[in-house]
Amino acid sequence: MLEVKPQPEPAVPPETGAGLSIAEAARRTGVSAHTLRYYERAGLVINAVDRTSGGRRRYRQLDLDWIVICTKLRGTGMPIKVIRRYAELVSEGYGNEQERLDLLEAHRAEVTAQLAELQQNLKIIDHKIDVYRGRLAVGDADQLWAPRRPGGTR
Amino acid sequence: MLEVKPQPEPAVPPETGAGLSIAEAARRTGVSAHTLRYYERAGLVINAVDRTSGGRRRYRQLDLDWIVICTKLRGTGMPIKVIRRYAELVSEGYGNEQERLDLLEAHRAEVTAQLAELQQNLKIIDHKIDVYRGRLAVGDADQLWAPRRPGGTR
DNA sequence: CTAAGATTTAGAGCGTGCTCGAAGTCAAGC
DNA sequence: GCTTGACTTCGAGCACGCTCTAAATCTTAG
Repeated sequence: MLEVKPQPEPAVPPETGAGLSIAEAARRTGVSAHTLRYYERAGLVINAVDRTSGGRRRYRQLDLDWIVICTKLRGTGMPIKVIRRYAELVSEGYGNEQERLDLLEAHRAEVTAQLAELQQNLKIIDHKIDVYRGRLAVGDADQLWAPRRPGGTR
Repeated sequence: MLEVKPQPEPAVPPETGAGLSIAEAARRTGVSAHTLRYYERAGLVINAVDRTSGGRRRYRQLDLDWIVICTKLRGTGMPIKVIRRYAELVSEGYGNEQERLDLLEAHRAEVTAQLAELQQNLKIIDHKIDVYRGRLAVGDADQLWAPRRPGGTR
């Protein structure tokens, strides 16, 4: 992920002006204009963004909010297809709340698993870092216990 | 990640037998045989795995250990290329500990950032889950505050 | 010795998620 | 009206990390 920070701005007043250009929406959501269009094509954006008479997109605050939600889901590893499914559920309206909840809870479980794994792996990396720090501090006195091939601690 | 759990087994005694077949190594590391070969080709495995006279790979415990380290690095998002760089440093032997440490610390920073982001996004997901739970419990009384288009809470 | 199954190589193929490009359209300032 | 630059569509291209294939070779059980 390229981590372009969304630029916080005063919220777009509902029904004021005609909404934001795609460039502005990109700036505010941290998602490139290319990707905004891609998300739309991919079916992540259910409630069609308004258009000017000439066909240019005009984003409202609700559109931005939804896109930001999508980035959070993506940022936790939810695949595009699943986000699309969620978007479909949302756009279908009332009556499928249970299914939306199931979807989110399933995802939540994956995220917590991901977190746990990440934390565990981090521990191992930290341990390796400690080893290198110690070795550098001590001046390389502990190379002996990896006798097989050159290289020392792996 | 397909999360195939590595199968813990008594460590391969050093220099006993001739080492493990690739299938067995795959089972123990949780990495497919295909991927084990790919990792080798990609330069992640520096100390060449032993071969039988006929050319089959024979894995020793140290080989397995290294591969498992690679999976931990992968599991925290380190790209193949960076792991290869690390592997090169390790195989070069003594004298570049500082560089190895730098590499690991840079990665550590990325992992902690990743963790923080993941935790924050998880909070948002949890909040959404709470909303749906509440709504389901209450029987959909709170649809009103999303007046724009059908769909209610997004 | 033979048959069956595991392993080898190098290269091709694939799924995902963007990212870019081309050719045309629109909008705003002058 | 003209120019400039942002925006449009939609298909192609790309980076990554596997994953699979084919044809040959090795190993092992019987």
